[in-house]
Amino acid sequence: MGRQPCCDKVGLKRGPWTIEEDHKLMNFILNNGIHCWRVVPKLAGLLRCGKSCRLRWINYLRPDLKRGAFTETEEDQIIQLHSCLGNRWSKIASHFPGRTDNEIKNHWNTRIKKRLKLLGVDSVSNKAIDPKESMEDNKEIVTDISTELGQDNGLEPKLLQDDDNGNKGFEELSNEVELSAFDETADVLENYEMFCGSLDLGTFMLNQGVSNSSTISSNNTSATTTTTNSSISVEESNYNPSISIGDRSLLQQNCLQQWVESVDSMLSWDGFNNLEQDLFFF
DNA sequence: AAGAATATCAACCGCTTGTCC
DNA sequence: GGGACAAGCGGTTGATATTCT
Repeated sequence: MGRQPCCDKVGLKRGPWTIEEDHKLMNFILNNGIHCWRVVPKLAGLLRCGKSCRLRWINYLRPDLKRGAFTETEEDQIIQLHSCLGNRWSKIASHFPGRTDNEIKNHWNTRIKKRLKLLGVDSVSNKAIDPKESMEDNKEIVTDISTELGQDNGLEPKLLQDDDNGNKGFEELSNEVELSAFDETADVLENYEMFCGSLDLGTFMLNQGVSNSSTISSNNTSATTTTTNSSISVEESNYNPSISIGDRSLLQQNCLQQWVESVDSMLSWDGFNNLEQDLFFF
């Protein structure tokens, strides 16, 4: 006898979540917490599998989610972390409170990969792409950029090679690249160099933690709500590493409550009631 | 204006890991 | 130790939005 599927898929709904489903899941979790995802949909009255509910909560409904575009700093941090951790998105995401692994993974695959390719760095191996091949691929892009900037500085990508210690580092090409015109590019290269070369990982991780906590603690009381498409989120989280687990839990509960109240005040839940009535009517 | 191509991202799938008995 | 199960994770898909021709 094989392992039972995580859920009985017969009669279960799939695809995009409706606002009504979101509301049901939110209400259930806020009232009951999460003990076992398998029973959540049943108890919440949802025709979804537990896995789907979990994903929806983690990636979309969680009150501490930070929405919006990634900043350049965040992107650079992702690149640095990826060069060290590889595709361990959840580990990477743990350095960005309010960001989900899915979000970071998507951002990596859609934006950062291209950015690295432009720099002549293979996003899989973190090594330099064959310069010829790379230049072939990027010729047009680079030409475009040069044209845009009104200069032709013979841009060539720096190479990334392993050093004697097995660390990855950049090897400068004989033609030193003038990157000053490409501030963003230069930043990334610098970060890569620092991270792949002689970086003390322990210190780096520590710094990440410190910078994260200092950034976030300043937003502890934030109850700002934003809406993007059908999403509703509270900007920044209550996460602060210096707070004890018990206190944090209390804070989270308070935040959650504030969030629900603010969401309730922003959205007309009567709309859902009407929706339910309409559905019942049909 | 319309269709094609491309980009984005939510959601799913299947495998791995951790925990309990 | 090992089987069963839930949760977590990363790769992939597909629907939708946006841009290009």
